[in-house]
Amino acid sequence: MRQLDELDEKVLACLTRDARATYAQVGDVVGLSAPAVKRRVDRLLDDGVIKGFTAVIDPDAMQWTTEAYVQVFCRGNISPEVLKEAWEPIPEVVSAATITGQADALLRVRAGDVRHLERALERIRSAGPVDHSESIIVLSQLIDRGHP
Amino acid sequence: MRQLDELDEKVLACLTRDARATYAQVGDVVGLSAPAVKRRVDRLLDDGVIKGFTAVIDPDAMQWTTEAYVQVFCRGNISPEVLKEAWEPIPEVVSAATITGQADALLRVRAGDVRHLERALERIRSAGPVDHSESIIVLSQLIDRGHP
DNA sequence: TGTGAAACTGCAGGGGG
DNA sequence: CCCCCTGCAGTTTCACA
Repeated sequence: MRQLDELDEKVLACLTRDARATYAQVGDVVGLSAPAVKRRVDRLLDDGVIKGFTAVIDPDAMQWTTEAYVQVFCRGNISPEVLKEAWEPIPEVVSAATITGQADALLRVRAGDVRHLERALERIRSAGPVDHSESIIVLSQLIDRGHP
Repeated sequence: MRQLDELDEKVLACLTRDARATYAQVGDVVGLSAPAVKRRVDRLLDDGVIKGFTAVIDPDAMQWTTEAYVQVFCRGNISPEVLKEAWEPIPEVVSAATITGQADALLRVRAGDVRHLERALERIRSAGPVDHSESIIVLSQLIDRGHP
């Protein structure tokens, strides 16, 4: 993987702050011309440094107000790839990671209500070799940054 | 807060998938003209449904490869606002939420290495009325969506 | 729908390996 | 000596009233 220079960092900072900024605006900040910025962005995209651009949605507006962290305990030794394949198609799964400790994985799940959450949990359990799971309901979301 | 119709949902889905899509591209998918899409996006922006647009960066490229979930146990009864104020200034804190269960809050922390993580944990503990904390290290990040 | 501005491609110049 | 990166001008497309 290529190493990022200082200009790349600045470009990333600009696009993280506003992904819909024009190349000219970015170039104005970092001190480059618009085509030069586009070249770098394209290269960052090709190299996979930038995985994409997305809109930050207010969860309350989507009325996906019920959120939970789910500790998953699996049967046997499972590869991370299998779990990723199993849970990737489930839209309620916001994030998933294998972890240290007693549980095998920790999932963050967002749903419309408790009933919706229950159905999502059922899908999560049936999608992979899950033994059992423990859910922790989120009371209030304090901080939620994309990737600072 | 206004209720979103089906077209709004589609527009949000498009922009979530690619925040740099042109209005014409979005309109092509949802079956609207470009100006119509712009009007909806502007309204969604004004209503706070869309909080902004951001680039999704590969964490490995940023070399923030060490990640942990931290359960925080506090002294006494603490308001969510106090915790938010305490941890908001710490850049290593990606997300924070108050939760059900024995712990009071669950934080997601990203750092450059274990030493960096240790310093971040020290900041987290000293920033608020924290009794003690339990860290769960992430082995591999499987899924990480912004807000689907 | 029209005007202005933005994005995208080819070409020439310059600095570093 | 070669290659990569930058800046400039062409056309085409898009944004905004």
